[in-house]
Amino acid sequence: MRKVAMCFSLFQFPRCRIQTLANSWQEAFPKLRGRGIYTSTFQVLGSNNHGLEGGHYRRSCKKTITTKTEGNNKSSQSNKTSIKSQISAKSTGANLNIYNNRIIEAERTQVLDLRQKISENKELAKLVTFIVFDIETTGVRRKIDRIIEIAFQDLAGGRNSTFQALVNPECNIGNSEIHGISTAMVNRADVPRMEDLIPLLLQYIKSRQKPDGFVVLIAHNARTFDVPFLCEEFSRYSYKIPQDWLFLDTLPMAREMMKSQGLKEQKVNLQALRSYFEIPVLGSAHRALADVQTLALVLQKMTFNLKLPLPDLIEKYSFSDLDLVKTKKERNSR
DNA sequence: GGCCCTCTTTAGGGCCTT
Repeated sequence: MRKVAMCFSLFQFPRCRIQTLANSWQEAFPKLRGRGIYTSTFQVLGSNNHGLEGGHYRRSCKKTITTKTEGNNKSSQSNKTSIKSQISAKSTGANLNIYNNRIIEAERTQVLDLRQKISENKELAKLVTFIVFDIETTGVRRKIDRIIEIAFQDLAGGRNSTFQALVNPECNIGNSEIHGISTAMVNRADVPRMEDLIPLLLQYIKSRQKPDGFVVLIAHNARTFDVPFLCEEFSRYSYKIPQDWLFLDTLPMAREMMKSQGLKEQKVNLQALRSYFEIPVLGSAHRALADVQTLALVLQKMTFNLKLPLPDLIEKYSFSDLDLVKTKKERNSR
């Protein structure tokens, strides 16, 4: 019997739903079932009310130039409907671009509104789920290289607050010396591919989310590495980053903290920060879950040093995937 | 690749992620 090289766990759900989710997972991934991947140590401790809905997030822009609104934001939906009505059915390539740009702008405005609302109403920060994450990859070129390991940790803690999985990149790994993950470890039928994993990842994050709340995903160098990599993988398999996700980069936080303490020359990579805060080594460096656990502790120290309450943290350092798109466009137009 | 800093902005080097 093959074992899935993945640990996926959810919590806070009645045991009666356990079997339901396990069954749904098997139904959702017939390819995996055919390859014997769903069996054995795959650990599902519960479910929630959302079910396995990876397909719910699939973006169909390529075929229908429409996007799906997440949650119950009626204003965003009406914005898009309004925009849609302005576009002729005889759309040319040019106005298709205009349409897509307007969709992106409408979604981006919604994200800005979200951050502004939190800034104005500090109580909304209570609805945030903070999740630290990290990826290991076959290299640093997001268009070419692939994710081979991913880990998440909900900072609220509690039972089963982590998600960790190896990913089958379906290619050879040339940088095993960095993270210790070899081709033989992941390039095998019983390790899920990113395409298989995204629905589980979405389900895990949804399970940690508060009702009507949103998520802030935190990583070190998130803006230029982890988030673009994640977005690239989502896009590769026609998935959309949910609109109730924000991202937070701890790298500029670390630079600002060091600067404020007169240590401008101090290195701010994760291992240097671990040493600076005298955090003990947690597992193997450059393995996703170990780095996540380290960053969680570093973040705690940094927010204390910077005297940053959560709403200010979000307002100052968070961004959305759409911000990255706009930044790139602005840069290209210069 | 993007951000930050400086010997700067008409640029270049170093850092950060794997």
